Amino acid sequence: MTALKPAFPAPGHDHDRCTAEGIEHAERICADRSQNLTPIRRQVLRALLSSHRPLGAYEVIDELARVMPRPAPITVYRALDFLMQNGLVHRIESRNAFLACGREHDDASAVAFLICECCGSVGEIPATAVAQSLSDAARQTGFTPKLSVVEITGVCGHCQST
Amino acid sequence: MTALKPAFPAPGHDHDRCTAEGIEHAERICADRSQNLTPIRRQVLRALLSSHRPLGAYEVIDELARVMPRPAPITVYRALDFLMQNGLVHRIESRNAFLACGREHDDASAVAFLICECCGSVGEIPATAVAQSLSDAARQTGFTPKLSVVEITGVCGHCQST
DNA sequence: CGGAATTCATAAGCTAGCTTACTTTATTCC
DNA sequence: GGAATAAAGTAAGCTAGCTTATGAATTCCG
Repeated sequence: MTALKPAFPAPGHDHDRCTAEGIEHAERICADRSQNLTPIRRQVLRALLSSHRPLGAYEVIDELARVMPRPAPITVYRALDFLMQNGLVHRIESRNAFLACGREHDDASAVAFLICECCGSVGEIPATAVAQSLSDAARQTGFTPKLSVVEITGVCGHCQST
Repeated sequence: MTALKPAFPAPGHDHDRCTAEGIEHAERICADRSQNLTPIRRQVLRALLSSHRPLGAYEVIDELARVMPRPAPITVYRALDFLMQNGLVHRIESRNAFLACGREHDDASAVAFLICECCGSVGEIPATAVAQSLSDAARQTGFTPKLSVVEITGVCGHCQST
């Protein structure tokens, strides 16, 4: 097996640890921006982090329901909005779902999502160059790009070797 | 104004004509494949062609309702499936909507969609090179890509000059 | 203290995307 | 003619994504 770039979480990795790190990271970001990472927002983020795959809003609700009184949809949507605004969560358009953001890339850089149709997990790869060339091509048609959605479905390395 | 690549339909173009061409094209494709372009399928395609923007399934139903007894959802979903299978219609994932396929590109080539958030129209640009480089990057992580979704929202040339 | 802003709870509802299940109607082809 | 296939009609329903509206709790801050 060749060395793989670590876009995907290894199957046996320490889940709790990386969840905890995600939360810590969020704390820092919010502190920096003097934003309020409230318990609910933290719970929603935790649910996304510990699943390591995109969750629909109702899946998030189901997760939260396991550790607290079942929240109303509006509650998690508000939390998700907050998390997205602060770059802690991505929306996966092709799934109407939400994914805790990998922390390897900085805010501005474009990302492409690799969605494994086998295990459902999602990797992120930097797509800055690609986004640039797409953006250039788009501009040549007179189009001014704002938001790019680059989502690739396929089969991840872990599932292939199984 | 600089010359623009014709990714978007010009605002004042002959709508009926390009719709008719789209239908003709579909007839040919279906004939070649000995597929059956039935009246309903044709109507659905016509609705998409003449709107020049992605329509949700229910919008298609509304369109059809203007020229025939209102079809049930299942009816248009069946027609849409057929049209997609024959490469006549794209699905815009980020919108849960459907778009009559531009006929400039061949089947295999990848396409990026430019979605104007102002007028709602959609342009297509070839994204073969981009898709290739994305695909390569993905493979380096051990991921085997199958289907790429590249959808860019922004503002089209026509809306900008207004 | 008192007003403003933030955050969340509660309740209710809408819509649209999509499906299941079953029947009816051509059409084809032997 | 009669079986087999393809296409469409009919009916019903589910779910999940997302919103509107309103009021309570908390905190901030002057």
